[in-house]
Amino acid sequence: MDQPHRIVAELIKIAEHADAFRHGSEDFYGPLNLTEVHCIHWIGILDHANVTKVSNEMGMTRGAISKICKKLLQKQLIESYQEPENNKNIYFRVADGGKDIFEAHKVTHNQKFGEKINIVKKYDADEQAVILRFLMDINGLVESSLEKIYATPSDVD
Amino acid sequence: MDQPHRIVAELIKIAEHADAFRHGSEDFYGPLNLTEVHCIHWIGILDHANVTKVSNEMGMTRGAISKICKKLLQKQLIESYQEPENNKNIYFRVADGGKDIFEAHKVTHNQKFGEKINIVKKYDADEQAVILRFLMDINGLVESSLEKIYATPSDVD
DNA sequence: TCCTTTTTGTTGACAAGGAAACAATCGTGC
DNA sequence: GCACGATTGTTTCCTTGTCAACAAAAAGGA
Repeated sequence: MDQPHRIVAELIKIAEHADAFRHGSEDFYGPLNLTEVHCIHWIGILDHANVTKVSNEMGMTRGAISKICKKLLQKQLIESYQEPENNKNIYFRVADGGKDIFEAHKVTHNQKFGEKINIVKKYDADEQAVILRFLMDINGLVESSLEKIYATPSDVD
Repeated sequence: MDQPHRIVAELIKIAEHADAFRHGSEDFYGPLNLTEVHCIHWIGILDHANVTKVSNEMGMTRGAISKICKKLLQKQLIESYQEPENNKNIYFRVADGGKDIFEAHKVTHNQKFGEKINIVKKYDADEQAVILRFLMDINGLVESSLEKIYATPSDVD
């Protein structure tokens, strides 16, 4: 296998293990799964987090997030509140019972992020420039694929 | 955002769109979804394909593949056969009704693969070497995460 | 041979998440 | 003010896939 093929093979390998790459072995919080932990994460990060905002951040439907938040509310890991000027929107914040999870997740998340940064820093500036250019090229390809998926039939030739 | 952070951001972006990266906008075969098409793919590729082999290739459980093959059999896109010396194992091959799908998928798959190779070939040998080394570093990190996941006792309740 | 362990494929119960329909509320235009 | 489209959150139905239990056959081992 020549170098270009090996590179593509490595890329495919990363994509195959995308979940592991994004989240590593982070997160074993007893009965909570990864999605629920990330939901807590975004509720803790966002100002005035609501179902719609969290669903956008997590790339999931409002229906899915609504169900998850319902569970987290029942477990008292988050709590909801409203503002007097708006009687429709429902906001969430991390409740006392969920603070430990939020903090623990933040620690492991930052640690995982640091590991990735450390790998990158082993390369000098010129090498990093090559890597960055390459990754942007690859993402360009991915984005053009996404456009095709979301394009209306009339746009496709 | 400095260069290392931009690189990690691009990597995360690839991981977020891992499905699009792996399969692009390939595959709109009417009532068949991507998984079913890939199942046909592997049944066509593998010699004496059976539920176990296909499940290994696709990283899914035997139960899932068994159900998919059941559907594909009903639609007469694949057909099953056995060998006289073994009365337990059930093998599959692509049936006439599935040959078009298999071939069409092969074409788009090869095209997608070619696009990736072409991106890589825009870089000279030295640059490719840097890229390959970097990707292998990243995959090393991913693999160590996987080991941790599978080494963790899941006796949490 | 006979008995045990492994492998293979199937099934049912279950959970996660999407799609779409829905009600309630908001906000803008008039 | 009022009407109407847009947003928001929820729920129901459906699909997908995992897990665990299972039966049948195979593969070894004494």
